Order: sequence, then structure tokens, then C-alpha cells
Amino acid sequence: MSPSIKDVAERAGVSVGTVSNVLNHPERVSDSTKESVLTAISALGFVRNSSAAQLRAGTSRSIGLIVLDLANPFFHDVARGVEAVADELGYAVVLCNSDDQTERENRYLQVLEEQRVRGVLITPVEVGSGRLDALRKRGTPTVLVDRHDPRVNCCSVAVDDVGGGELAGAHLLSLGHQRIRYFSGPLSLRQCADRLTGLRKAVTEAGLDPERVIEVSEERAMNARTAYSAAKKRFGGRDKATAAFCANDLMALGVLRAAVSEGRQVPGELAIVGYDDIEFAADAAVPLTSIRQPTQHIGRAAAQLLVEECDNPDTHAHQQVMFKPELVIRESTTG
Amino acid sequence: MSPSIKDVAERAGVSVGTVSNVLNHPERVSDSTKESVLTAISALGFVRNSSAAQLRAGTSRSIGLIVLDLANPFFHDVARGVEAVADELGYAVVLCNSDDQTERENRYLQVLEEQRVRGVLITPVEVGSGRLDALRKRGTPTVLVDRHDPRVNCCSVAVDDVGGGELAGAHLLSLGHQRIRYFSGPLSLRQCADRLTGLRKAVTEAGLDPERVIEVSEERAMNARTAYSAAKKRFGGRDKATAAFCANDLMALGVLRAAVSEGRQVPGELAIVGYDDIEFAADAAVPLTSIRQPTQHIGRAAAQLLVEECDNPDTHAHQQVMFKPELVIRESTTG
DNA sequence: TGGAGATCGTGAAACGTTTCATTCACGAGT
DNA sequence: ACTCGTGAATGAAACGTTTCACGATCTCCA
Repeated sequence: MSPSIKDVAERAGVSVGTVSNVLNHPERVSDSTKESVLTAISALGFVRNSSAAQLRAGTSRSIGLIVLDLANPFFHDVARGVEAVADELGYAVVLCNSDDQTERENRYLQVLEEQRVRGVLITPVEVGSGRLDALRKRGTPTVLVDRHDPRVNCCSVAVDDVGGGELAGAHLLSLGHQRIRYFSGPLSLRQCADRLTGLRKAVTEAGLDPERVIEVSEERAMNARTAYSAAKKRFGGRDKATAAFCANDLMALGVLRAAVSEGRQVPGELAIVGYDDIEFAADAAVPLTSIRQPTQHIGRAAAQLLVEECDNPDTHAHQQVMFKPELVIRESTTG
Repeated sequence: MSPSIKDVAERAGVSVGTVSNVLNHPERVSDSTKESVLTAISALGFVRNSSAAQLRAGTSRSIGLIVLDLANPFFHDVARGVEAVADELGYAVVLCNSDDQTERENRYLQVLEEQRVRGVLITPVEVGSGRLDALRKRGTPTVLVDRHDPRVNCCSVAVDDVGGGELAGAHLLSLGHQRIRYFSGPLSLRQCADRLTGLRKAVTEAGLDPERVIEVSEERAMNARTAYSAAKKRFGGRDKATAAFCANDLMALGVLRAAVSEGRQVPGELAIVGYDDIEFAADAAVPLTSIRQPTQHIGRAAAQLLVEECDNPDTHAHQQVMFKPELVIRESTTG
């Protein structure tokens, strides 16, 4: 096996306590002994065994992050934000991908708890799962990402989706559009429903009737392919909509492709607004107008809340942070 | 602190050894004691401390995976492949994102070694780094992903980039193109250079002169934006090229956008071939012909090699696995 | 000269598991 | 009645750190 601190001590002719001090409190050790210990360490190729260190310390300096889908740019950016803050504060991040499966989520929660992470950041497959509550009850702080806990049992960070829908709607209305088609994912998802609510609100506030202005296409999956075929079907007949608002950018790309293949000018004959402002949005054949979420900030805020709770478990008060999204205008609405 | 195995033992009225047996060797324990131990466990909310377990066991059942960029669909798919195999074989995967920075890579290598992972899968920032060699020398098996070790000190899994360039070239030539522009990243990257080599080979094999057929645009970054402006510059003047071969799909998307904005028909006036076949390739405004790499298989193969080496450190012989890429034809070359 | 600090180092305990040799209880076989 | 075997539970050792109370040595000044 790999050499232990004991081997190092022996070789350097000091006690194990001294070696440990060189590693953790160098200022307590004289320069000469420090040097001989260090040479022994590199001669033996010693690497500290973190299991032992953590066992003794009783606590780790790491936090867990469980997201639904790392391939999704949204979560990817969130993760970056989390890592940045964790880095600053000296925490390590254990990255987990639940793939939207409760079973995987539970497995990771188990692993993280066994590792005695200080806290967990999570976008749960469903809010109110027992496994997560149990974790919290046992004293591990938890922060919800892109979700809210109706009972405010813990902190959470999310984005105002109603506001996002409103932004999109107001923008399209200001350009004179009177018929807007909303390409949505399942309306059972809070995000999709909220965005529709916001869109309706914008229409109402413009003094128009949502029932007349808005048409909804609810699709099973929120990807380019399903949006493409849905849009193709609409535009094959003669849809009266002059604008499309899509529940995410992938769907917007699908709609764009359908428009191109039907020979419909964008934005001349069809304006398109996406959601998320993923990297590809700006690089699409016609750069997409989109609703940008402050993803990195979400991650940063979540990590800060978590660390705050870890450091002051008693005085801590749970917060529900809500970020405002932002409209990014590109050529798909204003050629 | 959280309850230990000792607390459980006390509450269930048995010894700690018995509790441990319930956890790890249930068959050695009678049904009645097993039951009382289990009720004690759930009553106390006991969760095993993996640091202690691992310390005692001396070995973990986890492997590390360090990639250059998790946002890149290529690495994302590789990770999926790795996870799938690890899952089957009962290993846990520790996912790390080096972000192409040597410093981050080294930090993660350190952490993984401290955690005593059984092995490491890595796409190193640069091959032949000292930190990695040291790890290997100390007995931790290592497999290179999408890279080769010229000295064959370890296993590696990569894709034949020369072959990929050749596929693209042959395809374009068979469509009658005589002027091909290669939009490349830095030619100092083996991947970019290899793909050019392959392209040249295809031209030569068609009995043509690579010098006359191929023009190279070497860009700093391999993203849509740089490719867009590079392409814009070319097509603004009158480039004689009728086809573009791009070092990755992001660049291809940039070229496509430039073509659209210059009013150049794709594929009629410009055929485009990308590389990687990322998910968006099929969903682009004009679906992209691309070179697909068997990414999941790369991950699977790498994980299998690693586990093989972990399990049979003595009899193991290093292998350099090379996968063949595949041409996926879409509308950007054959309208 | 001696005593008070300051500076370094020591050694043993403790962290929570797993393992393994040992003990215990009990029924079967002679 | 005695041993033998079997199945179940025990208890102590060990894993590699960190911590902390305690010595040892040295310096400085009364």
C-alpha cells in the first residue's frame, strides 16, 4: 500500500505528530525539521489519506450538487456558479447528475450523506421527496435550485418565470403582433405554466383578450425535434400566428428550422422568441431573441446561502431568493 | 453528531460487530437480530460513515473521470458511457471538470489520489504531465481518453481523426466539389492537424492536388462566433470554395449562419460538413452533415480498460484502442 | 544562578468502521 | 453422558489521520 504518515515520520526521524503539523500547521514547525519532513514526503511519494483525515476531523469541507441534467446548458452554468463560490470559500463540490430519475437522485443523496458533506444543493426530481426531508431532519443543510419549497423548510433560489413570460409577451406586442403561438412543454411543469401565465398577463395589460391572441401548442418533450414537427404541422396549414414564443431555446431552434424549410421569413413572416438564452441561441442561422436567466448567479446565490447556513446553523433564517430574467433582443424578432 | 454504529448496537442490544454484519453480510445474522438492528437503525436515522469504512477497508470502489469541458457534448456523452459501465461493475464515478487548465487538473488529481480512487480516466490538458506520471508510478491505473500516449505507458481510447477527415473529403469530392475550405482550430492540436491530413489524403487518392483543392482557415478558437466572422470575411469577397469542412460542429454552425446572412444557398452554393455530430447538428436551420464519433463507446471502452487493469494489475497489458468515426449525411451537403 | 517564557517536539487517544479469532449455545450422533 | 459440529454473536485490533496535554530545550533578564 501507499506510504503512511508513519513511514514519513520514521524516515525523517520525527514523530507522526510533527509530520501532521508540517502538513496542517507549518508555522508550528522549525524550518530545519520542516525541510527534512518534506524531503521524506517527496522521496516516499506520500499522499495524505483523506478518509483518515476526515474521519478524525469529523467534518468535511465539501458540498454536494445534484442537478437534473448536466447536458442542459442551464444546469451547466449553475454548476459553474456554484463551483466559483465554493472555490472562494474553500469548499469542494461533488457533482451529481440525477438524470431526472428519482432512483438515481436517492442513490446520490445516500452517497453524499455517507460522505458527510456539509450541505446539499439540489434540483429535486420532485419537491417534497421523503429522502430529502430525512436528510434535512438529520441536520444537513439543503438549498433548492430552480425550485421552491411551499413550506419554506429550506432556502431556495429560482427565477421568476411569470416575469419571463411577461417580458416575451410585451416585446412581441410592442412589435405589433396580434397572434402569438406558445410552443410549450407539458403545462404540468411549473416553469411552462408560469411562462404562459406571464404571457397572458402581458396581453391583458395591453388591453387585449388572451383568448383571442394566444394559441397554445403543448408538446410532450421540450426539444428541437418535437417543436419542429409541431411547427411544421401548423405552418403547413395556414396558421394565423405571426409570432412564436417557445418554452425553451431548443424548441425555438426547431421552430426556426420549420420556418426555414417552409420558406417562411424570420422575422418578417414569423417572429420567434426563445427561453434560456443558451449559447447556441446567438449562433443560430437567425440569431434568436430569448429570455436570459442569470444562471451563474443562481448557482452563486445558492452556494452562498448554503455556506451561510452551514456556518451559522443557529442564527440562520431560510430565504427564498427569486431572480428576474432579462430580455435579449436579436434578429429573430427584429430583422 | 450523527449516530454511529455503536449507538445502533447499544439500542438494539447487540455488539457493534453484529451491526456491521447486518450491513455487510446479512446472511451471517439470524432473522430476529437482523430485524431488531434494522429497526434501531431507522429509529436513530443511522447512516454509515464512508470515511471510516473506507479507511478500514483500505480501498474504495470508485474511479475518477477528469474531462476538459463538461459543456462540450462530446465529453458529456463520454461521461455517460463511463457511468453506465461503472454502474454495471459496481463502481462509483467521481466527475471532474478541468476546464482545460493545468492547475485545476492537478488539483483534481491530488484530490482523487487522496481519496484513494482505484483508477483515473482522463483527457489531460497536455499529455506527458508530471503529475499524472507520478500518479501512475505510485500504482493508480490510468486510461487516456481521446488522447494517446506515445510511450504506451498506459491504456488509451481515441478516435481516428485522420479517418474522419478522409471521410469528409471523400464525401465532398464524390459530390463534385473541387474547392474545399477547411475551417480549422489551431493546427497545433493533434485533432485539427489529423483531420487536415485525412482531408489531404482523400484529395490525393482522388487523383487531385491537395494544394489546389484545399484552402485552410486556421482560427484561434473553435466556436461559432470565430467561424462566423472568418466565413463572413471569405464570402464577402468571392471565395472560390464550394464546400466547407469544419473542425467541429460549432464552427459549422457559424459558417452556416454566415452563409445565410450572405444569402448563399446551402447546400446549393455552399456545402457544409461539420465534425462531432452534436445534438444540435441535426436541428440546425439546415441540418448538418457531420462526422460522428462513437462517444458513448469511447467512454464505455475506457471504463472497461480501467476496471480490467484495476482487477488484474499483474497480467494486464496496455492497449491503445482506436475507434472509427462515421459519416452522417444530412441536408447541408445534399439538399 | 535561577526562573520565566517562548519555541519545538512528542506520544497517546480518538474518530467509526470491518475483520477475525474466539466464545457460546444447542442439538445430533455415539 | 460425552463429544462433535454448526450457527450466531462477541470483542478487540487495526486502518491513517489529527489533536492536545505535556516535556524538553533554549533565551533572556533579574
